[in-house]
Amino acid sequence: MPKDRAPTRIQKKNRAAILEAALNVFSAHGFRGATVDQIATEAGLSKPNLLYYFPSKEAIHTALLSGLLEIWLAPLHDLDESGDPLHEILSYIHRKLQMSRELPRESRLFANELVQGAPRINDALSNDLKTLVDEKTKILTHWMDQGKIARLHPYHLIFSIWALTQHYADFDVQVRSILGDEDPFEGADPFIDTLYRKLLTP
Amino acid sequence: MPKDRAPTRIQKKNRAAILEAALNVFSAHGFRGATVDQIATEAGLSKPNLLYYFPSKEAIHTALLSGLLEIWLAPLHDLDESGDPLHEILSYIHRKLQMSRELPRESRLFANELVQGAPRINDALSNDLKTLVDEKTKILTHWMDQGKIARLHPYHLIFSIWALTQHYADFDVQVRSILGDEDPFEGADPFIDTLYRKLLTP
DNA sequence: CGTGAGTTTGACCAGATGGTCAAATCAAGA
DNA sequence: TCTTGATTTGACCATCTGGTCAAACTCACG
Repeated sequence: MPKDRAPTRIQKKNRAAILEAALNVFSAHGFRGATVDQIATEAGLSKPNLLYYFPSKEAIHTALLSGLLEIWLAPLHDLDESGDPLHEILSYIHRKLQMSRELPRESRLFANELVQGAPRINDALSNDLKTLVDEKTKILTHWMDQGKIARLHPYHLIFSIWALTQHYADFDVQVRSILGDEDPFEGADPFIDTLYRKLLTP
Repeated sequence: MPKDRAPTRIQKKNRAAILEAALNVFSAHGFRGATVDQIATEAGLSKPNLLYYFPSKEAIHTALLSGLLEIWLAPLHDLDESGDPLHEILSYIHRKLQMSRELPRESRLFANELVQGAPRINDALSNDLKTLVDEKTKILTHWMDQGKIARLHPYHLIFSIWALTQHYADFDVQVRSILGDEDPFEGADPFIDTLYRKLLTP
């Protein structure tokens, strides 16, 4: 394992390569389905060399998840109480859908974890995520109280946004096997936009 | 492997026990994460004994999936052109949500497959599923043409139903870590009902 | 009963996999 | 250039895992 000093040029490069490769492999095969050898090969390293940078398979996975959780939650973080309610929510939805389009591996990485009961990120869910969601549902409820948007169960409103947007990344195979050549997001964007405009109009 | 005659009492019992155990294990850990030993133990059999009934791990998985696909698609199958459009669609949605509640393992079994690119059921997707969906979207489009329901992209309408209902089974941990003690389906049912009533009203 | 088919299992195997280690190689500053 | 720490690797290990097999056991039926 590299010493605890400032990372060298080589360390930076290799750590980044490992995390990039790990994202590919973990998102495609899940934790158990991924092999250290596969990650090492994809990162252009030998297995022992990879294990020189991370002490274990688990450590790579943890580093990857915790590094990405922030990115993943950023759009919700940005939901602004002082903005226009409908615009704020639609912006959030739009960003989430864009993330499904541009970061499908990240979406599937989390999906893999969650479907299997999130054995390695339960803490983050119950703490960071719950706190953030509680904070933002308060804003939503406030908007509903003011009659700015339709009254709905705020938690389920958020779940619906997650479900509808991430579906296109997580179940990409299914979506594409039905749509054929049509770009899923071409139709998804206006559909979801219409849906939430109708739903949120008081 | 048992002979090709009519199954004995013991064969029936053990085959059923194996499939039940396999559903538990595969849905919780994915194909790669499941072990034959674990399935055997959960079914109350030794590993060689299990492999006396199914020739391989893969065979168990295949048997399970193909057996459940029919059940899984039944609600969509029942969508009836001659019924009242809004009622037919809402019934479908309600049944799907109920399946998430009562058959979460089945939902996660498919979710695990799909998230990882459906390496073992790609055929079924491109054939059976696509055919069924094409058939039913035709009905939806017809209803839209008649002005009975709002005009929407029919494929994305179906995707949205899948996403919203299966979310509660597939990402159960996440939903519960946010809702706490509250029963997810208690709030989900009216929320989704409201959503589609608003969305589908022309 | 007795017998043959159906069922079960302990012992075993080969390959995969996560991880270790000492030795070899490389890179950068004195 | 030389030295020292950083980096890389081949060889190796223990464990897990899917699967096999021959022998033992059980059951249903004549």
